[in-house]
Amino acid sequence: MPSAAHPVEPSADAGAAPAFSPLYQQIKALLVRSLQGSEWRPGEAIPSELELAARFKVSQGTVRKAIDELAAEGLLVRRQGKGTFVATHAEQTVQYRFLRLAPDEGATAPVERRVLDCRRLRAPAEVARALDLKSGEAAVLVRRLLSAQGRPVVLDDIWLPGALFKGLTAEKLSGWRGPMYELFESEFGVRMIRAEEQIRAVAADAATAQLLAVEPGAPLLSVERLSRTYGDKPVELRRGLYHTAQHHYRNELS
Amino acid sequence: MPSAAHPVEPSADAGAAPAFSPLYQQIKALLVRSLQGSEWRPGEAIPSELELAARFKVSQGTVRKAIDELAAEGLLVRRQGKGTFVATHAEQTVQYRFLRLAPDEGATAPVERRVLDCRRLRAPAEVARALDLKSGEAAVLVRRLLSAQGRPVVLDDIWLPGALFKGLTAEKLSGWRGPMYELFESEFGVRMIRAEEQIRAVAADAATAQLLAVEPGAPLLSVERLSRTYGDKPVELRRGLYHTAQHHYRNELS
DNA sequence: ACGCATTTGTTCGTATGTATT
DNA sequence: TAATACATACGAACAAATGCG
Repeated sequence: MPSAAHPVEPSADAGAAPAFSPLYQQIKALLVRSLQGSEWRPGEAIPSELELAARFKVSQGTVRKAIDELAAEGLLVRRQGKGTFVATHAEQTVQYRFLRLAPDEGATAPVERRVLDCRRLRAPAEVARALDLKSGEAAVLVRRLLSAQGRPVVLDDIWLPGALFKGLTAEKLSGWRGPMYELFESEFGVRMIRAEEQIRAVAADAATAQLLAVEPGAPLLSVERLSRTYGDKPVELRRGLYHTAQHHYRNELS
Repeated sequence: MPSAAHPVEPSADAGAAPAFSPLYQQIKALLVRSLQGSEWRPGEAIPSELELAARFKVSQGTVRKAIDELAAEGLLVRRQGKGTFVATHAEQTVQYRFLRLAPDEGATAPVERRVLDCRRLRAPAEVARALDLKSGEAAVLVRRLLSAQGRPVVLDDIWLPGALFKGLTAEKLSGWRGPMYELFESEFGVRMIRAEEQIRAVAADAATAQLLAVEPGAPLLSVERLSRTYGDKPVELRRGLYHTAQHHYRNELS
């Protein structure tokens, strides 16, 4: 068995990865493919390392390294003794994976959600550009309000590609218990795996002020999020306005 | 050679790690110790994997895993063919490791810095609490202004433990080219390795407004940072006020 | 300009430990 | 208790990048 450390020949199962990348990177790309193609769904276990090693004809260690990176990127979750699972926005234990807002004091109380609006319309230019839509293509706009202890804290405007979210209605959103991204996973097969945020301080306009129960002109945190799914494809543009009197956005640097 | 996977006996070089942790975790703790004790300084190379393996009497792979984690945490930097180096706030090439502010358009132009104040005084209660100081202990307060394209953007109030920063003066700060954290490393042996930030939107008070050249009451981003060194010891409390009209705070979620 | 030694990076194989069911 | 799956640890070999003579 001499050809251990050579790149695999682009023969049978040639993947999307450039042929001259390390084996484990190629395996990683193949795994992402299977995730993308819903071979394994969020929350499910993927095959064991040994099974995958057999399937791809590589050693367990190589599969391990591929999985290690996917786990580090948050696509997979390892659980000793149980298996390796596809990451999901469900459970995710403590809280919403992407929500970085925390109360200044006390534990993160559960938030109440109210859907203010949910409509289909043509994507404005800026939204179309961000979501890689053709100009004039359909988009869904969701507007919602998050409250903690009865006080409004977050006003979200959420833009989604219309083609991916056929049948998304205010009723469906309101009826859903649990994170919205969980609904997107289970109902529309869209999985948010990564996002970039741009944060600014802005002054509340009159309409916003009323919704968030603050004075017009009050400082608000503006959080613009572009969420991506597999292959870095953008699938959500979100603009949140956070009232940060009793809450803050937390971040860790390293 | 039967005793491969057993925890090392707490004999010769017993470390800080609990005796029942994986070998590579123990090695990791020993490496952190050496970093903490300045056996290797920022920017320097640590011994090669084989040397370390010999020193600790473990396999290269075990050292590798320890180094892998330290690299993932940002304490070390690996460079193929050259060695593994102690992370530093110097070079760090592109930009300041911890500064997340980016211009809305264009590349990150270099910022001009102006030190407004640098004085020693007793730490206020809140600062003392955050920095683990006894109440009334000495602290250094630095106030500075960052500008981009001639326009002020960031006003920083920086609190440091007086005991660690003896001899820090406005002159020393002003004379320094390069990141402030680089000065802290080289001059005071204090290395910031991790930080937590709490972000809010606030209204500019009169004094701040003048310094940042905005209207009083204008919305500003308030960024409170607690920086830590080895062993999670807090060594800096910083409060920055960012003018986010032409800039934003960027963040990545995953 | 070439080649060699060094150092990290990749890959395999094997055995054993530990958590879960 | 046994089987399964991930976690740890060892050893060995070759690849790729770097720096030096």
